[in-house]
Amino acid sequence: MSPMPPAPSPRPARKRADRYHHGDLRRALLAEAVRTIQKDGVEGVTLRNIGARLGVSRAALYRHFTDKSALLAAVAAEGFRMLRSETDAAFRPAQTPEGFAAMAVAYVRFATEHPSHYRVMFGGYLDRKRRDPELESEGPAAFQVLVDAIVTLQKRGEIVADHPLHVARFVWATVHGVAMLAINGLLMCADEQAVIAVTRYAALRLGSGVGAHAAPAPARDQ
Amino acid sequence: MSPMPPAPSPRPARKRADRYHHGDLRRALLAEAVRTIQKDGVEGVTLRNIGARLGVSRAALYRHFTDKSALLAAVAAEGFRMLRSETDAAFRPAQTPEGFAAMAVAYVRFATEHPSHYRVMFGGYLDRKRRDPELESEGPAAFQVLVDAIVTLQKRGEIVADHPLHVARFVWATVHGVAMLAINGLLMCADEQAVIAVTRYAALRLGSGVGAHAAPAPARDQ
DNA sequence: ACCTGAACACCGTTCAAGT
DNA sequence: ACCTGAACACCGTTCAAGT
Repeated sequence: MSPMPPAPSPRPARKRADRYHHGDLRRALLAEAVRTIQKDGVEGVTLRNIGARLGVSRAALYRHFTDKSALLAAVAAEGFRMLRSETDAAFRPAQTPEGFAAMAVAYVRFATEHPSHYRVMFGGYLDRKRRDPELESEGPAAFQVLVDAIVTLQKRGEIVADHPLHVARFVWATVHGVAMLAINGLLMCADEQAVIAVTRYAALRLGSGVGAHAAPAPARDQ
Repeated sequence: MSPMPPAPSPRPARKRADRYHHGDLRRALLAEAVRTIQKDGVEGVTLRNIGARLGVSRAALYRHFTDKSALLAAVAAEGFRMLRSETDAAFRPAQTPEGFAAMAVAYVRFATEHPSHYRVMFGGYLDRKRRDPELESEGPAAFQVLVDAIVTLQKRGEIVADHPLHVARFVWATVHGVAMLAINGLLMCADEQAVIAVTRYAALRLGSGVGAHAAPAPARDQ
């Protein structure tokens, strides 16, 4: 039930106190990467830095990840799992327009509470050509939560009957825009509470934009 | 009238064929930086790369910019001037809700046609602490075009009477979200024409979201 | 099976020196 | 006034070698 599945190969914890530094260096590298981004930004993540902080050499990472960008991809994949879990938890109980607004708030809240993850997920640090399989399934899965919510509300006649994918892209763009501007400090908001206020206003206007009373899009805009 | 003001110190072109490589190395560095981002991304911009392409040493930049990030800040400032010019040109003629939609399309079109500039402007490459004066005036100036358009439409009763700054942040977040997702290839759009279609749908839904018929926000969401 | 240490080809920045 | 060349402290990655 936890959004974080166990490590792919759950080696048993090391049985005797050998000289190797970690029982699960892979997990430690991942956690240290997130910590470092929080402190120094993504550019602060260097193999030397995180290696030193964990007491291993700068080359130790290559036993657990193919390279540095695979480490970042793992951070992003973890982020997509968390994001999916939190947006789903916000909408699932009520499955109403109010739940939809709650999902929007949950989305932005995830970004502001986990800016390190969000920046790696959407900051352009990932090679889209790399085709990391974990990332290619987790990203669309997170988006699917939004599409599903829209389809559910459409069935109940509580949202405009445009193509669900179009509605989803529009709503996603808005919450993504608020999230990105917020964590880059461009929203001129004093604190996270102010960001939530902006998000709730955005959710309100999304509601009047895609609510059931809105006129369906003409064919050319479908 | 051009969005690009002349170089700060318009030295006359070099009079005799001396051994120094450029009459206006500053401008050449800026143009080469943009070209390089287009080809290899921001991480492809290295002083060695662009120096070599211009036939100067890697340290030559320091005669014209305080450091590398000042070069990127200049790219961003140029981008904000172009963005302001193009969004203003889209709204100013009609000053109607249709003109507002045209401004949204112009915004996204700028991002997709100048992804190098847009990425530097909003990709998190700029030190916000650096307080580049050119950037600190050009950025807000571009945002002001949006606020002004909203105030104009509110005066004519063609847009909801919420606080203009709140409406502006909401609209900005949406077009910024579309722009960012588009240039990062996350919108699953085949070509730029498809991106424009997504943008026109978003503009339509922004219209039904903030149109004059929309109920004003309750006080707590102001 | 997991990690190290040295080597390699990069990077931004500084600075004395050149013209 | 403008630029170079060498030096410095970094960076990711590879690979033979260690245990």
